[in-house]
Amino acid sequence: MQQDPDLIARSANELVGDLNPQQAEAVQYRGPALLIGAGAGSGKTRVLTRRIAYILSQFGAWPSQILAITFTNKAAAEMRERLAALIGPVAERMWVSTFHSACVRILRRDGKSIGLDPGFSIYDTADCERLVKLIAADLNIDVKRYTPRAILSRISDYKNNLEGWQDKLREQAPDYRPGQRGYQIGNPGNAEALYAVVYAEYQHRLAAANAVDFDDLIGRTVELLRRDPAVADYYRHKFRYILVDEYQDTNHAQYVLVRELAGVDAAKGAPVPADMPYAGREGQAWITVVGDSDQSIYAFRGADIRNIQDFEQDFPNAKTIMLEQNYRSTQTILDAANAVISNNEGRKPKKLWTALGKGEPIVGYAADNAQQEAAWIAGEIARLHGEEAIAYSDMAVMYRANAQSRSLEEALINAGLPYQLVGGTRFYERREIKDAIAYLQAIVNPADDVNMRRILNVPKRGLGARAEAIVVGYADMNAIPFYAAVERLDSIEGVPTRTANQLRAFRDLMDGLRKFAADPANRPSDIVAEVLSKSGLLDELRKSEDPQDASRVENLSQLQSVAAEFEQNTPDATLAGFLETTALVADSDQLPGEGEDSGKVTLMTLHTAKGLEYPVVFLTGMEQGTFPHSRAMEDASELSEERRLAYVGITRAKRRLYVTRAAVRAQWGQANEMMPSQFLDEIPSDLIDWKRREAGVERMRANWSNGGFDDDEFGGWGDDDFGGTTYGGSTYGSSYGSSESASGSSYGSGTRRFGAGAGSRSRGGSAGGSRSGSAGSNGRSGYGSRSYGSSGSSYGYGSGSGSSSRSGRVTTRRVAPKTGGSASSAAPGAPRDNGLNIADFHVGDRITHDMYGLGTVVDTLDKGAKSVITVDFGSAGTKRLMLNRAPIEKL
DNA sequence: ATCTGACCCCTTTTT
DNA sequence: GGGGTCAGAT
Repeated sequence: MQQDPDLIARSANELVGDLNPQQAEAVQYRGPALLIGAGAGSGKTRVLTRRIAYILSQFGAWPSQILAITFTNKAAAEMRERLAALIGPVAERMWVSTFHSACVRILRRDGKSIGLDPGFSIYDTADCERLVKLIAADLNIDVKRYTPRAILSRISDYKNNLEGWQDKLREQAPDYRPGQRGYQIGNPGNAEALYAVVYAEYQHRLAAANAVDFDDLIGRTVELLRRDPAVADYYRHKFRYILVDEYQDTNHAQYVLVRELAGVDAAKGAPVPADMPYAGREGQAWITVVGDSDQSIYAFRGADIRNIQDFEQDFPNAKTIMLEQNYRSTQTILDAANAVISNNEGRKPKKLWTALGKGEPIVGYAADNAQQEAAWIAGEIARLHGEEAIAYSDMAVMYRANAQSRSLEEALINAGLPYQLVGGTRFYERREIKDAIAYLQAIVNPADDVNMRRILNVPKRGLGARAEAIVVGYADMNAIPFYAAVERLDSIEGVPTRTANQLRAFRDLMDGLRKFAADPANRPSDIVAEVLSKSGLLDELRKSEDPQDASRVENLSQLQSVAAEFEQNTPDATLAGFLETTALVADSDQLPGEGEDSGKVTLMTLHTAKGLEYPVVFLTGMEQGTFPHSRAMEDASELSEERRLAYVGITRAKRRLYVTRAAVRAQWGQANEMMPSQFLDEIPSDLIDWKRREAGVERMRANWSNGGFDDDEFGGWGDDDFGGTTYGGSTYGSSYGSSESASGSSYGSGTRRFGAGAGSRSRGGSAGGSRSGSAGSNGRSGYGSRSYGSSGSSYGYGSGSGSSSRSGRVTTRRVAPKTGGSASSAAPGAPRDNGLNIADFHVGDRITHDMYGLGTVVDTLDKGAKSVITVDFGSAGTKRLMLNRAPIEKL
């Protein structure tokens, strides 16, 4: 075995000596197909990097023979880093990248044989939507009935399943010729035919623009490998070891891509013996896939969980090794995760375990509304930081949907806590950035009609719809790209002089920019600067009076910095290369890498959180309809995916897990009453320490019977203002559907059970002292959110009792149908006046404050509505608070 | 051609 | 709360 000077050879013992037996076996396994079933926190990245090092040092493979696929650029960068540390600079010569960047690399090099020029554009979702809109307009499609999004999602499905447009067209609309002009499909009853036609036309125009979309990156690479045997041979000989991370999230096209690259089917006639010591130079490449079917959360994007489930049938002589020891979390957290995921049907049973010990209980909190939930979390973060010296960067707040981040952000800002938000509207999706990128794209690829037409009148230069239509007409007639028509504008008939002048100016602008970009002395950041100034983009924003435009100017200057940074890190940096990095960024790529401390609390969606870990994790919005998301609650398989998402969330936590919910959440203007998430119910109740079990609304409601709950916890609610009649009975009872709720013990008892439908197992209650058995069989109907405004489903409050309780802390009332716009302020959102009475407070009383936590009253000052109390919060200091405004509760 | 205001629908999750 | 679209005014 010849030794590579860049390779730090590692002995077998160095690579596996400190691993557990399963990990060691996975690192050393010799065979054509290996599936590593890696539970959350089981050290899979470690195993993967060690295995690569092992293949190099012990199998004698060359670095160039290795292809390692990860899901995000960040994961790839991290793996490269770890490999460099382990085996030296040789790591730089391996392909460690995402599916998408690997495919870009292949297509740039070899795409010619399927008609792709190396300078092709990569369209993001917004570009694709533009293209579909253009097509819909030309074909006279009603975009209300067939939204571009829906059409694109269908096209994406086709592509993920490798169904070509040719086949679709043949089946559904055989008379359509892509590119033909004047075809009016209108709005046929046959949606399939419409999809087929748009799909074909979409592909036709992508090809004409020398562009691909995200799905094409995979699909067209498969096409290339299948159509060009020389190219296929090249890569099959090149890559002898292929490793795929997050295999449970691969879609069919990616699955086929792996098979094609590995030459699994090409090698069929001559099966590889199972006992070969290494892959050798011919035949099937050796495949290692790593994944966890319980963490498959991308089915909505085409991921097919069967890829991992059927691995053993799909690949000859496949071997499976399971990693079940968790090195990340406490046993309490794992017990919760195991309990939740065990409600999914048809999964291979698997139990994570840890040697780390039981740890702290999970902390639960039920807030009245989203603002209060956020404020409580902010307070808890401040407390953990102050009292327990936990770094902000060790804490993360997670939620189901990006829209939930707003109230959390506001609370953190109010509390003066540093945070970073990951995801949401991405930098590269901002309008001004998209505009600038569109210029760059149009410079690199003048055939790119979508981007060229986008910038035609940005900034405004008097070239509106009319001018565009004239050029498009000429381009269509001559079957040339849009910009080619602009270049020939002198031969276009009937162009008004004014328009002609403007078009000429645009052409001169673009020609000038292209010349500038073509000069090798000008680097990407120079080109960005030139585009920003010459195009007038910057000037327009600078002149604007819209305050938002100031930050847009900032963003543009940041784009230039990004380009400069790219040059620093990339030898031979080209503009096309820069555009590629901007096209393929993921949300998680913004996160600081290992060992970097941002010093900030991290906010992100559960999807973005996959693969990450934090000592402290807050899972927020644990409500039916929020999480699981309302759109996913009816369908069993979608609900399973939500549950896997919950599993992912829980297992992100290393030491402490918080689960919080809001009893009322406003979603697009409407205040909705939210039931607790069924996933909360699936966590064994003795694992959760509820700091506040019921929201105010719920206490009031439960209070009518006052049976079985602890007066200390719900102090102040004992006197029964409401009588039993208002809240009793039918609507409430039917939603919880149990005879127990009539007896009053269910709601107040330590364990609450909402019915014993398929997924929800019944456990004996213990925390509250009273037993709650199976609560009947109303199945899922009891779950879900309830809109105040909607008739029929609201709770049985009489209009008279809709005012407030004596203390007035929570005002639950019907919200009038949205009229004057003040509906949401009338909703039980954070009230300005909390209605607390100074007479109820005395020196020595214990209270809690949403931000500062527990405190003792040290002084009271009666000034009527402006009463002030002074509270000692211990480590958080002594504060003077406006009694009726402060977010406090008397204990 | 462009600006304004009144609607409309809507929102999972993302490489 | 928000952005995108459309009609009507300038």
